[in-house]
Amino acid sequence: MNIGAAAKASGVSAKMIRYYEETGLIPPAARTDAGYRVYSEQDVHMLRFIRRARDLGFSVEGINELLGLWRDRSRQSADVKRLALAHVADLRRKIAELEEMAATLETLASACHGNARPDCPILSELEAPGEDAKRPAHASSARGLSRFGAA
Amino acid sequence: MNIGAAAKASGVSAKMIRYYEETGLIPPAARTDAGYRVYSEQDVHMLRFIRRARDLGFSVEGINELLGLWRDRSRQSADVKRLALAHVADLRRKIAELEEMAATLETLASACHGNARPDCPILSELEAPGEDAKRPAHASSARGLSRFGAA
DNA sequence: GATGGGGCTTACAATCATGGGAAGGTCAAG
DNA sequence: CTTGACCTTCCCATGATTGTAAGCCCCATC
Repeated sequence: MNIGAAAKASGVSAKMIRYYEETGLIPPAARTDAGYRVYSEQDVHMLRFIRRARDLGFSVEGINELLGLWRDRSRQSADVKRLALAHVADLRRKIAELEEMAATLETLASACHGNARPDCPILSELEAPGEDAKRPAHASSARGLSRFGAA
Repeated sequence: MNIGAAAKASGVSAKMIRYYEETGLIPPAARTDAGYRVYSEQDVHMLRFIRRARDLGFSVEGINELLGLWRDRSRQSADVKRLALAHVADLRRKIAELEEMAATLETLASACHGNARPDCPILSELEAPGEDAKRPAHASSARGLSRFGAA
């Protein structure tokens, strides 16, 4: 099977299959005399595994660990579970951050008239966090907000 | 005020301030004879605005729109509100995707014994989605999963 | 006035996962 | 043998951010 067929069968793009090979996530594929990569059903199986893990939000690094356990016949299910639950915790942390953003914005938006006039508590809050929109506002204290890569 | 001081005062790194300038998010700063960028309190104000919007998860593109409205004295609060709520919708969509991942993984993990034996429904599911862990499993039908950049 | 340390400048690379495209070789059908 | 679909490698771009490196500037201290 060529890379295109493997891609279609696994749901992983040919581009990404080459990338995974290059970065060592998967072993180098066998080649034809012409240099074409050749994939077996087993390989497609592995690619589907990867695809599914990606769908569950695992990073390539995390998938690497999962693949290691997958291939390890003497693995302990406790290790798999630990990996999975650590990822769940990551997801929940990210969710909480996004949720906090959404809630903050929603609160601000609900206080915004949303009409033709320019005054808007959303902009006021962005200007001077925590201050009341009514007062002039000339904040300056240094803050230390959480920060995170904006998902 | 030099870029370092502006960075400290606004919470935006000097690196990012230059980047924002380069990409046109903020206008080019004034310069000293030696070429040092100079910032006013007004500039710091704007940088803080940007920082705060980033904290709320707005992309640079979204911040650009917010800044436009912020500077526009004749803006309509309805436009600001629309922008904010659209972003909230984005956040909620992302949250729902992450939540689904977390829930799926949690369900799988709860079915995993987490002991010293190798059998684990998490790996089974990654191998052959939807199939029961007990049966051999030799899936092959092409599926069309949702896919998204893994947040 | 020289020197040193810290801040500033630009430019370039790396990150992470992915897509896009060019230039060129290969394969199978007609 | 030609055509078109496929494959190869290599490079570029994304988005936001950080890191590094070479070189200049400013100020304080000796």
